[in-house]
Amino acid sequence: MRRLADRLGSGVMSLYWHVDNKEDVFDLALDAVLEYRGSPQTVQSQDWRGEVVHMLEDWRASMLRHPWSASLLPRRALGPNILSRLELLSKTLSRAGVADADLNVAIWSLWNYVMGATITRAGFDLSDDDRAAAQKRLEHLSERYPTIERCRLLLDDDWDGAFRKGLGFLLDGLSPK
Amino acid sequence: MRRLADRLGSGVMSLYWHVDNKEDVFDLALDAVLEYRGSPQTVQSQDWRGEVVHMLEDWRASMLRHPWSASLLPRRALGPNILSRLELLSKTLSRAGVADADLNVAIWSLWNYVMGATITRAGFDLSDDDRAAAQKRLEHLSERYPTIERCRLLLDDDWDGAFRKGLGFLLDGLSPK
DNA sequence: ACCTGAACACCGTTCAAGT
DNA sequence: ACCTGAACACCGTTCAAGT
Repeated sequence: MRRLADRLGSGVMSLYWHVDNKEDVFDLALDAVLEYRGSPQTVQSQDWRGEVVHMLEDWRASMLRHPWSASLLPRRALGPNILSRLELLSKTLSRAGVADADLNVAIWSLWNYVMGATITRAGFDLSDDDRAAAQKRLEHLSERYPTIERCRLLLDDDWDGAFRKGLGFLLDGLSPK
Repeated sequence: MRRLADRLGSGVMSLYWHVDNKEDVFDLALDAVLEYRGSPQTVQSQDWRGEVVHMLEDWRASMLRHPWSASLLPRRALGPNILSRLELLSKTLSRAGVADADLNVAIWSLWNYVMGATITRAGFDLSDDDRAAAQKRLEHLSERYPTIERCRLLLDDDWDGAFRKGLGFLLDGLSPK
């Protein structure tokens, strides 16, 4: 709060006229990051899968543009921008043929996937030093975690590719039969 | 730190002999929650899917037993217990026939799903008051978010069922063809 | 309607010192 | 090897007051 007031060139307590408390600021900041500037009323495309992938990649990218936003996720803030994104996602899936009975599960699954991926990616944005340290620690542990070591799980840094590929698998599972 | 020292009946600064700083305490606490007491060297079961589901449900349940632990997730802490769980998961998937080239993506996908679900579930542990407020706000917004409203996305509280069902879909997608 | 400074209760951590 | 209190720099927020 004090830092924020400084940045705005106002007194600290002036903030409290516009905002309830620190939590409130966080909620507003998180939702602000998630404003969606996608094609709003896109033509009735046949490619629902492509649309979903695009929406969710944008979701993740928006948050990674402000890595602090990932640390704000463990709160139940459902601002208007988050709700809009959920609504758009619901509508797309529904139009794609997902039954209403499966819709909630589908939405939450995709949400979980995106949130987990974003938090993980933001947390593992290692400096080179950290990376070197991780590498060393891993070598030392290769006999205890052989499978992880063999696949170089912790050294694989194609985050974007992994996100896209995993999302593809999830959509495979969710696709209406 | 001050609170923790009080609880332990020691001086505040005594903690700093055993621990570097507050972050260190958080890392240790998170990993402590994740100690795995599963069947360690289970018989070579044929049911790899059941094994994975069991492991991941236990992962989520362990964290939900201490809801504060979910808020510690946005950090890159890979303690020995987390690594053990990842190793066990890798081994199971590998034995199930997932190719090495797909293994990392599979692991991270499941990780993302579990982490997202846990954080979300912990954050939405609403009191009845909150729930009532959410309901009211939602009614008010039903014309702006019709699809969400229709499926009662925010009122559905079968979290455990949704977790299991969504995990099933993800595993469908990940299953080796 | 909007802003403010003083004050309060609370942090994590450094340091220099104890046993 | 292990513990300690005093002190520092920093928080978020209440309150009573200003314009």
